[in-house]
Amino acid sequence: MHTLALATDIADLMDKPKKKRAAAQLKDEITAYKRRRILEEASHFFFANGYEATTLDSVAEQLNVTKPFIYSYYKNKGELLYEICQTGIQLSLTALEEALSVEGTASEQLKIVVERVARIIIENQRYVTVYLREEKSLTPEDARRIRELRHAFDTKLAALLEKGKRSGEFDVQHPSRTAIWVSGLLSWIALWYHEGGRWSATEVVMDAITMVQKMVQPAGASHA
Amino acid sequence: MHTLALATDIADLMDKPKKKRAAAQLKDEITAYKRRRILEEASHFFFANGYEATTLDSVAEQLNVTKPFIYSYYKNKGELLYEICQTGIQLSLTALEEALSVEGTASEQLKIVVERVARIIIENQRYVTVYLREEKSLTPEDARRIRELRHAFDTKLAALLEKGKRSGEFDVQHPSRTAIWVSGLLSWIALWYHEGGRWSATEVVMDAITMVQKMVQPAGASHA
DNA sequence: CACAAATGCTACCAGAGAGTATAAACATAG
DNA sequence: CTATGTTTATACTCTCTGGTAGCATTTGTG
Repeated sequence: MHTLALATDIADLMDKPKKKRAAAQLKDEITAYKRRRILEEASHFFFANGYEATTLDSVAEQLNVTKPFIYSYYKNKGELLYEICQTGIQLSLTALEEALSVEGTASEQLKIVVERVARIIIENQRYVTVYLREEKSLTPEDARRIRELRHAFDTKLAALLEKGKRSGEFDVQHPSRTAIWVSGLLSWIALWYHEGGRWSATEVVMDAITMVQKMVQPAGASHA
Repeated sequence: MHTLALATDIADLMDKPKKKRAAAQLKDEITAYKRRRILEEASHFFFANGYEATTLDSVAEQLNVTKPFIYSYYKNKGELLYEICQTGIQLSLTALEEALSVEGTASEQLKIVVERVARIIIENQRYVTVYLREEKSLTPEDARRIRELRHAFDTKLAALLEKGKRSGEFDVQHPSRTAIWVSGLLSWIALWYHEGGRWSATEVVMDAITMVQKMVQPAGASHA
């Protein structure tokens, strides 16, 4: 299917001259770029009109190419959807993991987590929204893989809440359930935020931080 | 279009014998029932597979009727979607208004609001979820009407938060923005709750109450 | 029972869009 | 400049489904 990727493998196996391998690598990069561009435009349409209502002809037209062009980079429409959903949740998960790697108290970490994840969600709203809306259109296998990523997100968040609970910083009676409310609040941003709308991205991010802090705040505490 | 409804009007105008009017009324009720049943089954499919992916043939089959049967009660597929979305938001709005009519302090009212709306959302999950996911599939005119209902919901909720702010019960720096977070938290229930899942409806409702109370709680307060 | 009105179904159409076979255009190498 | 492989477009097919025209059936009425 992916002739270019195959060519690279063969070049590696045969230990061809460096020039050829370099050329193959460049081609791979170009292929990757084309795939990204297709995905980007597709995500615009999926976001605006929904997955089923979007035609690949319209995506192709937007890119000034034709439908068979898309089919030479993705095996079918469903693969496009999967990659978009995957991007949406993976970006959030990566942002969470990076934020968690910053040393600090549970409160400090939580603040960084919410700030970074909220920013990522706003910046990648199309991908996140499509993921939240179109899960039902994924194949069962794809849906399962996406759910695993989502579960990893909720689990890591729950661990942070658990940590804050043990240290006495947070008042949460059930960390894994609270984690779902927090991740829901973050997801909600994608469904509700509108660029150029009544409130700026920064206001929304700051609000999210405040809301989450209050949700886990022990009774009788004031927050910095 | 709606011959039965028309018949009623004519009967009224002509002041026909009571028997006839009663018969016409019964027919209207039957028509209304059929419409409800169609809507109910359609909402199952829209919820499970999405609006675009659902065929009216499959809805008809589920009801043991045929597609033209559906078309004699709804003028097209879009009207079905509109009624489902409308039901989803209208039920929530009505629940909110009824809860607000209960006398009490802002805190007491807010608790009742969250409890009742959360229950309604869980009970009518299909309608609410379809509304949240398929807004983009509505005609512009239908979408506008739905947005108005949503806006009414957020506005009334904001008014309650404003009241609690003035009385000193709530610590919210921007009531109308906070209202959106609260209504988002409630909406999230529809997208996330799963009947027979890990947590019961009652647990979810109680959690929602706790979360909202914390979100508006003044620093230094403990809740009953 | 006969007639009329309401109700539902059979059978169809037209359009759309996912996916593809095949050929043209282009680049690369010798 | 020719040969070879790669990339993209043209031009389809085939299925599916929203919507409808017209026929059949049931129901109520005198």
